[in-house]
Amino acid sequence: MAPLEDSVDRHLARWRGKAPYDETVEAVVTRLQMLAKHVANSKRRMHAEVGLADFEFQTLHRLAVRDGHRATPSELAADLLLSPAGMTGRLDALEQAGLVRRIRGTADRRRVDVELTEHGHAKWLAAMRFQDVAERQIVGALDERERDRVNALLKKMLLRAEELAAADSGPAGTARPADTSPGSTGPTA
Amino acid sequence: MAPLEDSVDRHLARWRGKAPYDETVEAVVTRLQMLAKHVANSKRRMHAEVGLADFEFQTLHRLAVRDGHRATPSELAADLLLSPAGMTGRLDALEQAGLVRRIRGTADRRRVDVELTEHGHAKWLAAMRFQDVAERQIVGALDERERDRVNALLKKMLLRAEELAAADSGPAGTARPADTSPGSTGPTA
DNA sequence: GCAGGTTATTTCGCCAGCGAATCATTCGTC
DNA sequence: GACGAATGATTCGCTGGCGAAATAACCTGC
Repeated sequence: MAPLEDSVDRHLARWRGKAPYDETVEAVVTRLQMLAKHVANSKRRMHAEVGLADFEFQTLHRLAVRDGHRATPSELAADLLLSPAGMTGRLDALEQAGLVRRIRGTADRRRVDVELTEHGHAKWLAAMRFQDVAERQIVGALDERERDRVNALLKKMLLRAEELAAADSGPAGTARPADTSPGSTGPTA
Repeated sequence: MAPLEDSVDRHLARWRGKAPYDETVEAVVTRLQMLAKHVANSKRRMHAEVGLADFEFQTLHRLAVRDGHRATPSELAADLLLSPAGMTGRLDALEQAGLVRRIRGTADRRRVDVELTEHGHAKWLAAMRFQDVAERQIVGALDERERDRVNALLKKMLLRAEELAAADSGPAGTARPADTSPGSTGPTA
């Protein structure tokens, strides 16, 4: 049977021998990134069908899932791995579109609660059906068993990643390449 | 067993029951996206150590791997899942920084060959060591066996995704949400 | 040898997101 | 009860990337 190469196989074939690094690791990471991009593109097209930008849907989704359909900007930003500034931007857009409502906190007036509007919830539901299609198209390449396996493996990595992310908010740089001076040949400009 | 939940577990726990869609599929996709983001962040910090933006490194990387360290913008754009416009932008930046050189094709003068400069190649090599660290940090959560397994599974999905991407350049929309009933939880294959 | 279509790259206008600084409010401590 | 540090959100300037249109060169067929 034909080898059935994906673009990463081709990439690695070219790469082989040109630099002394672990091919398998590169393969995992590259596939991760490519897949994420494909998924994003796929979803984008689907969400467009109900007139939602990708970032809008994502935000609605995280909101819809929470009790009372509300959360604070910080919580959402954390969920979505987004900067505070980015979050404000998204909320501005969503509020403008009437999909979301901002409610200044009463007890602590620094806080803001973001709440899904009826319209927002409806749009989210509508978009869900399309999102489902997009996701199934790609994940559909795996059977139930394989999905479970890939989930377990991805989770393992994600746990590590989240651990690292949490840690690096603390102490300063721990990880550096082994050694050898990378030719700090100064400003090579 | 030990809970050891990642953020996606928590997300799904909230989600459960709020909408009638396949949890496993959502899990796979969400983890993919989160991981990709973590990886990107991680790499960004590493590449910054040698003064490269993420997009610069990626481009150099794809170039360095090719014979003669050259390729056309279109090829690179395809490799990187980038729009033509985006590619031009990247190349402008890289050329300006002296990491890359544009060479107008002689036979076909529409074409442009992009070539790594010495400086570009050096920077790439330097950055590789850091990239390696970033990748290992996360993929390091898996042992050799698991890496192979995850690679195989990701490849399966990526093949599907690339197939779909190639297809959709052709005929107009084929995929739409089946109906209002998303319940086909049966074995798909 | 030129009209019309195709292919490769670039230009243009736009926008989501980031980092850093800012504003508003609360908390801690004396 | 007032001062400074901490916290949550927002504003500001900038930039990478996209989509669509423009540009430039090639390739027919006649």
